[in-house]
Amino acid sequence: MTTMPAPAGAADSGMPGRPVRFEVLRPAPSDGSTRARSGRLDTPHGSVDTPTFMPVGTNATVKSLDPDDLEEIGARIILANTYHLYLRPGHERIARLGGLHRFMGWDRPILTDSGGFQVVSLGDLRVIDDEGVTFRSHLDGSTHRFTPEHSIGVQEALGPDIAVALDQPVPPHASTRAQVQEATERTQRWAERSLRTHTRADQALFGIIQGGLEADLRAASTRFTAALPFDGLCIGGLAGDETAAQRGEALDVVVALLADDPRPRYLMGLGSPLDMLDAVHRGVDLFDSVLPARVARNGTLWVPEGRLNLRNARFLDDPGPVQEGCRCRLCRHHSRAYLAHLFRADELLAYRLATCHNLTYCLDFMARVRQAIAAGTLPDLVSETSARRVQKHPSDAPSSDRQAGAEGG
RNA sequence: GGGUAGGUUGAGCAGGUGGUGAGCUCCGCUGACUGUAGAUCAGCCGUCUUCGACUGUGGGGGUUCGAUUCCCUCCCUGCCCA
Repeated sequence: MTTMPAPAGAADSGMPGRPVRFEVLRPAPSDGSTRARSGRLDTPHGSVDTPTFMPVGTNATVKSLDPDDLEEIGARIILANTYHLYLRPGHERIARLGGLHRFMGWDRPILTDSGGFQVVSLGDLRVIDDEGVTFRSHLDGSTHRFTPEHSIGVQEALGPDIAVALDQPVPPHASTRAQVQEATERTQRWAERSLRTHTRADQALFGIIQGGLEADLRAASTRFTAALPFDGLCIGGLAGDETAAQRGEALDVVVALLADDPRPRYLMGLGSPLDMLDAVHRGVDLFDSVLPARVARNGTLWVPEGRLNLRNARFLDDPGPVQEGCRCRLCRHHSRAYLAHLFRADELLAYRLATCHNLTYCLDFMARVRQAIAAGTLPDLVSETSARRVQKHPSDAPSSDRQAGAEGG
């Protein structure tokens, strides 16, 4: 809450001269009822209230939306991808064209992912060693080399407010402990190299904590990364195929060690509202995910009661809005029947309207989370929504920690 | 009226010139998706008692051990001629 006076004990990342400052406006309460906190991230392109969610615009666009749409849904910071923009249109071209903000027409904060996630997502198209990663381009098969230094160089050319050090994520259930350890330690060495390389004064640099689901490796990675002069700390390697319980344990290991650390904590890749609520409760400040936008394009709309698949026949005659009372342009102007028609007709407007709705849902949900933190009622919100989830999906209870759903907004 | 090409599961097709037609693409139905190789992908899509079985190649009849195929007849559609 930007209008709130900072209570006693408010912390500031406080590194003078740093381009991005994070101020904790409402620290986690000392009674231990929650580790949730709220704050404000100040960047060269404006400030962001936290906790918040960053829509993902991999190719310098949040798919199907333009900057006016983003402004309308309430996005305050978005994510773009170093690897994709390096391949196309090229970071040097973007630099010549005035940098990423001007290039895409977005004046607010931008964070770029380092390309580390592509180490995982591009699977068999890559070879990794201590020096860096060799990728085969998913566009034309050409070979490219990404080192920590190169990733920093590309991000300095792109010019986001926040750059991220190259890392090696590990998918927990596809990796042995030895593989997790190797990737985690490599990520740590790369973190140091990234910091040594980074020079751009108007750009922050975040480092990434790995460690998979191994508590000791997670802890070691947290200690190591937190000891480095990063402007913020990312928590990587989660939001994958782990259960909510496993993710919660890993988060608790990390946040316990960061309890007195004034820097923002960013859980990479998480985007389901209930997942985010749980993570906020455990002390996370920032999130990003393709999930709300992707599922929207595929016909799934999030509403407080759960999720609606607008491709289902039952919506063809439904004159009501997707969500009663929702402020998004879809719900203000159009019926479920209309959106169902647009999806069936493969009309482009379907993707835009559905994406507007799900991102509005996410961002409004996070605004509500911030209000609950300010009011000291976040633990109530957590128990209320988790109770409702179990009640609504009794048969799913054993696996409900995997089924994120969208209830609770 | 004559000629000709056809009639295959909602649509469009493939195949099949005497030896077990449920194969494809749409459409349709359902599900999945978490630092975007994703406006994508997966399953289903004749009936039933669904790990199997049955029915089904315009209708009827004939020949045959056996017919989608050969014969007769009727119906329907496109095109050409009158």
